[in-house]
Amino acid sequence: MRIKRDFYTRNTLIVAKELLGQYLVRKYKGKLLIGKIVETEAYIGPKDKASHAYSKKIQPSKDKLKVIEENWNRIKRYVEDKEIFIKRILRCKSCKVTKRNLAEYLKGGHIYIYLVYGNYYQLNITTFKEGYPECVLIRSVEPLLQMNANITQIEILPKGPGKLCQYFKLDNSFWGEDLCNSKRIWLEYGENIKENGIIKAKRIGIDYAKEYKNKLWRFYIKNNEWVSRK
DNA sequence: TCTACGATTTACT
DNA sequence: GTAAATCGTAGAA
Repeated sequence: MRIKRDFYTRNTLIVAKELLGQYLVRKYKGKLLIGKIVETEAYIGPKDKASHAYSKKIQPSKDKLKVIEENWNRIKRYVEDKEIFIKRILRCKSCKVTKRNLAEYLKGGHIYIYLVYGNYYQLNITTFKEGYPECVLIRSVEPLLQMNANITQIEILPKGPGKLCQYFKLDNSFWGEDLCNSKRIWLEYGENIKENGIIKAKRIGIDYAKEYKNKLWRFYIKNNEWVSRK
């Protein structure tokens, strides 16, 4: 059964933890690719110095409005209440809004995807309410065997956030996509992972994030071979 | 407009 | 352990 909106619109750390064990489903060329989520990271902007919504400088309200208006057509179908959306963003003085990170502000259950290092996309799922830039990075899934799956076609395995996007054929066209309504990607309720089967760890690749680099906001399933780094 | 760099991966010492 | 690949975006000029 497809995961519903209220799963995503909760506290980001809780969602990051409870995403473990859920099934990521991608419809591609008539076939279903399915993976069990085994590793996640929470990004809680703007206080989080690792978040794309964090900025040392305070962005003027008129600059924020400009970014929102310039990109409104890309997100309008996903925004419930434009007034509240804008009001919350403007109220948050330390939030940064850019063309890239605007999707982070969508309410829980949307995709925030972007390119890093010129090669690799990073799949994030937004969390909490509309107008708050919080999300969960999906770092690894355990591929589930499918009937009709052409094994020889599967060369790249979804271990690590960049390879995961290659495995599921994800790119910028998924930016903003609603997991609660999409016909080509969604999540289904999978396995319930017990608290003592979850490892909390430091996030990967964010050494620039000062004191936030030490937050234990990475979660993974204990003893799972698909986790990217132990 | 121009420059620097990154929520990674891979190859190599 | 270190370094290179690679390019769209953010921030500076």
